[in-house]
Amino acid sequence: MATKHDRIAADLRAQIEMGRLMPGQKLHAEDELVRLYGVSRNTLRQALGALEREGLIVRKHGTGTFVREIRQKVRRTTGRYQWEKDRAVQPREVRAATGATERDTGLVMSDLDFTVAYADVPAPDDLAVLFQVEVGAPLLRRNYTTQKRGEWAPLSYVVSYLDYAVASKNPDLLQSENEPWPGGTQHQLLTVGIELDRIVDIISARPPTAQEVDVLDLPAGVAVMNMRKVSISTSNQVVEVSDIIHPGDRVELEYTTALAPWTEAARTAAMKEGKQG
Amino acid sequence: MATKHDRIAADLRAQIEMGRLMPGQKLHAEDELVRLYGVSRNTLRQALGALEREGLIVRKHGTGTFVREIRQKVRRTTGRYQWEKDRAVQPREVRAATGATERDTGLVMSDLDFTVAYADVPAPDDLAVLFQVEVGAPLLRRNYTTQKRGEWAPLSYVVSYLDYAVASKNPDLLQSENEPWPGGTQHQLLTVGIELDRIVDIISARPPTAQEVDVLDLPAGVAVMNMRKVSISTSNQVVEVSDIIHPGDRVELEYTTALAPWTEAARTAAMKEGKQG
DNA sequence: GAGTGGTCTAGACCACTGT
DNA sequence: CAGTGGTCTAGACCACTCC
Repeated sequence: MATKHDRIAADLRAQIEMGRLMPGQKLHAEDELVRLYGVSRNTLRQALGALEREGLIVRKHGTGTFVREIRQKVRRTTGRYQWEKDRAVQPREVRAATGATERDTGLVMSDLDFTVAYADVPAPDDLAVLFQVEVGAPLLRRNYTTQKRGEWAPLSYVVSYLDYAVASKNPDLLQSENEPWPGGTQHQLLTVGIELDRIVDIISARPPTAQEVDVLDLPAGVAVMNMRKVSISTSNQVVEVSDIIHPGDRVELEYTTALAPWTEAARTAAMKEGKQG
Repeated sequence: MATKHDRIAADLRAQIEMGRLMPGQKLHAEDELVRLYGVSRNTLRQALGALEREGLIVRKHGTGTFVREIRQKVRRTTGRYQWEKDRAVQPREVRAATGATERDTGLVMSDLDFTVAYADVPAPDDLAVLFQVEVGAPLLRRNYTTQKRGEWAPLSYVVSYLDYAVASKNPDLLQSENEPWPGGTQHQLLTVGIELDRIVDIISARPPTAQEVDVLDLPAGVAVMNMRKVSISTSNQVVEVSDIIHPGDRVELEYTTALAPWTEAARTAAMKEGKQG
């Protein structure tokens, strides 16, 4: 713990946390820091690497090293899904007015850039099981990114899958030109007669892949939350699966679990048992 | 992308993924790999560092470098909270039979080691707001770790806070010797007349702090999920706040959101609008 | 072209682990 | 003690950005 690179990292970390180095501010060049700390370049770079993985600094090749700026934060709440379902049966002008990302971020639509790409892909094992189709059966894959205008990094990266056989009942759903679709996926599903009963989110965290670092412009070593969202229809069929990558440092997920009340009888019986565990 | 360390990392990564190198197996010593790949030690170590941060290998000082073994996986589901609430009003022998961790992992109690530490702490700003007490008012802080017997690393690290004024209504709640308490926190709250109405989880991901790396024995660069769990009583008071650290690579969180049905009127009106977005 | 971070070398010594 | 990974040096050249 008393290695040179640890002490250099601790020194710079302290300067950032105490506001001596402000967000966006450029650090001295590496050669200069080498001179200031009296260490070799490798040792200095070991310290900077640690700070970069902690998300405190950003290094830009050919430009310099900067204290990292806080980016747009997003809170994604449970209520989002019911809100989307309610919106799907609203008149077109209401649906067109605002999307779910705006709801989460508080930004308006003109602040947001939206990109989409559609493709037909054969179902891999895990998705074939969920959709109850054969492995290799066609799925409609849709890649989405949403980002704040002027910010380089998307707020999230989404890959959504629909059963091609289901989606093709409405040919409009096969055309990426129709995006962003007013009312979103739940309205798209409504046009082929599907209503959602529930949505299951499965979440884990991991270091990003090289591709995700690229697309989401993640500082090296920052974590991502990996969400698989499975939408299930009122006839108990999986109708959409989305894999969503959230940058871990700028997204918070909020889930509220309502609990059924105790019966009065159970409660009083339990209380009578006494105060000890 | 065609740097030497990238190619070395890609080569070793492929060997691990193809099973040519098995979990637990020792890699060649660094000096040997330096000879095999014909690069300098720094370059080789840059490649190994990348693999370590991806969670593929573990390096042990003085011993060697090993392909990482898969550890016990945990899935924590929404149903857990209702299950805990139901269990809290069961007779003592039922409550004592099994804990929530066993439910998540499928392990039995004798497989698990449990440690706990209690302390009185003054409320910091954020907790004072939640509990609606003054900053500095006493809280009962409880630190928990649960780990699989024989495994070094805990499955999770939990810090739970109760309002001291509330908890002290039952002096048994102030003694860590009474842990593990049959029926858990929800039964503890029942003994002071509190029933939970709902639980709110807020989740984000980040690189672990140095302390968390130590306590959870995290491989370098693996992410943690940071969960703040807020329990709210039927009288709409925050009665418990827990900060839970989950190793991102071995824990999955599952949340199911049930959606209210559309009214038949809303549904048919929306369908009439046509198939276009 | 000047300035910056990214890669790489060839060597040295230290700290930890197990026999 | 031998074998291993951790730290560190002094220097070189390359790749990218911006003026």
